[in-house]
Amino acid sequence: MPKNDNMLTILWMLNSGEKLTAKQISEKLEINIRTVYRYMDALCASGVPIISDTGHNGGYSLLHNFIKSPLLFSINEKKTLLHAALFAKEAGYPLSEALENATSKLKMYSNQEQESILSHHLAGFEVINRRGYPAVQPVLQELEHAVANEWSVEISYRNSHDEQSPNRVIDPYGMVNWNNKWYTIAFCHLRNEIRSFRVERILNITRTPFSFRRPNEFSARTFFMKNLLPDVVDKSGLISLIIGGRAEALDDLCIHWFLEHHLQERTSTQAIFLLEEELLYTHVPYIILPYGKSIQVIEPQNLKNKLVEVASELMEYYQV
Amino acid sequence: MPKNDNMLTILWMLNSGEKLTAKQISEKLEINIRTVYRYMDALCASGVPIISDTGHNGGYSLLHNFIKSPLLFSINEKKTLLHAALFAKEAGYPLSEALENATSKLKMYSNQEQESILSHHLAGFEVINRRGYPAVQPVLQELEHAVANEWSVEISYRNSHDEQSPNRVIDPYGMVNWNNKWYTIAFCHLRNEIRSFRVERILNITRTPFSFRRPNEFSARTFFMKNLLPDVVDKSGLISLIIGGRAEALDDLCIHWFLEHHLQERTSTQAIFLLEEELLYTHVPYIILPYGKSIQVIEPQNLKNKLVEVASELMEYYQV
DNA sequence: CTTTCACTGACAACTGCTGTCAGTGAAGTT
DNA sequence: AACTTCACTGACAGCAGTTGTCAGTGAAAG
Repeated sequence: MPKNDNMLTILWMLNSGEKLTAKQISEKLEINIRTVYRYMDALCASGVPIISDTGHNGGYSLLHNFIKSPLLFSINEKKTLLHAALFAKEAGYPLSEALENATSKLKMYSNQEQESILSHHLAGFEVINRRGYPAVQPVLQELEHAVANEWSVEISYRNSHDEQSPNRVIDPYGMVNWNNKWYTIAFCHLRNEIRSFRVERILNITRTPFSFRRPNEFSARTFFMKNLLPDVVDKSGLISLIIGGRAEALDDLCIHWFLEHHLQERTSTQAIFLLEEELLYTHVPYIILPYGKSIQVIEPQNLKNKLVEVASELMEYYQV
Repeated sequence: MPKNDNMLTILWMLNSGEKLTAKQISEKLEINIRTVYRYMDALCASGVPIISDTGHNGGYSLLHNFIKSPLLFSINEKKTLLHAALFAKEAGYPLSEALENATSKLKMYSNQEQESILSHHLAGFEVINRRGYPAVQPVLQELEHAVANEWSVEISYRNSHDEQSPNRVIDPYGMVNWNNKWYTIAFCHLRNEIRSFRVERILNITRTPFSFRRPNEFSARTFFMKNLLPDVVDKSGLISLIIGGRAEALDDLCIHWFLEHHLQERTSTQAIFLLEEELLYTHVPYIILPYGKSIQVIEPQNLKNKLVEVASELMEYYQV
């Protein structure tokens, strides 16, 4: 295999610390200069940190650190990386194959003693989560590609009212895993604005030949959180919501995805939230209902009235 | 280059010290056995000390294992590891410091181009989760240590009824992150059985000088899931629960942590679950209530009656 | 503005890899 | 002694991946 031999030779040549031009390498190995470029590409792709400089006195060299000391992880660092991989896997991370490769390399790269310690440490650590429907995996993969390479894609999307709107072209600026659900934040060419899309509702996704530029300052996280919890302009209109009840139920309430962001104070017997009036009377009743009698609303009275109203409506609804 | 990859894989497989026959290798790598022989030839030719034994119990093995070669990750593998780290971080992973070290090393060993590609790819990827109270971090860290090194610990635990039971010594067999909440599965010396403990309720944890041996066959995952969803012995007593309504609401229902495990069938307009009678009338009403009128119970009638009952109770509860 | 260098894409020629088949020999088992 | 298991070899057709060639872009330095 002349190819592998030559690539190794190049590595050794560079490892001496010398700076070499492609032409020099091609002459030394008696191969075409084009082939040198190809080898360099291949080496970079497998993770060798090769530095290339153009122009006068240019050429190839190896990252200084790399020559001095190869990448070494302590057993603890390995463990954390492997633990982290478990989280990703359980969240339905789409690039599971590459991740699998990486983790198996990590596991291999230890002697037997370390290996047994590692596997022992890993045995006691579990992440359990809904992995998501396997059906979304291909969509997620395609999306990840599109986000990473800034390709526009065409999707057909089922919106929240079950209507299947016409196909649209979107520029996926980012993908977000929130609360174990996948979203993409994208500029929608149909509506001409940035929107967030639930990946499970993307029925179809196809790459387009167009590409886009994500604005530099754009942050998917910020956009998503703004979208989820719009900025409150008028702070004076906020209403205190005071809940009492069993510590267990209160704890749970305080980590509710919506309420947690409005938590003001938590005492041993009460949880106090600060909310806008509208949200308080539309969303909150439905958050509180499932806790039944394990919690009580202490304030405001209006919410209690609303709860009575909601409960009686539901009673009627199911009485038919 | 599948060839190189496969040859490397063979090396790593043998490096573990195992003896493997050509057939086993060929099946694992999904290549022809002839090709395995060819690879072996090539490896021997490049100086790898491979021992081959013919006849019964024959196969290949390595003379002295532990092959040194620098750990190299392709840019994709790096990306997935860094993505995975985000998941762990957002889940409130306790060993965040070691993880941080590992990821910064990963980022370090790249040239500028790789680095910019990496950071660009990472910019579009976000995981957003409740990170958990910072207060549990020290407990989690201590627990992780104890699990990994098999140390018994003494904890004070607030159980679900707000009573603070006496301190107890537990042998933490494992830790589990389920639905973004941390648990430990441990042998409890107070109750003399394996139990699961919610980490947020551990008020105090101190190492003891005792150590334990985790049973080899123990799996925290299995125990936890059995605990969460006990085996149904009598399959005949199961009742069909049929829910109709908006696709959006149904989707959500089908990924509910409890109901998802009982999903039988999902059509475009209905979701059908199969449940034990007791659970159906105790838990399910509280799961269904918050969905309000976006879903309807189609079957069984008894559940509707129960819903009416629950709703009217709640109405009364809040009327005072 | 020129030189030097890295880098890309397309394409035809070609090299070397793969699977298949058929067969040999050594080590152990029955 | 017959049989099984396993490593190993040679030949060959088909095919995948590699190479050299050519033509051209872009960045850095003098």
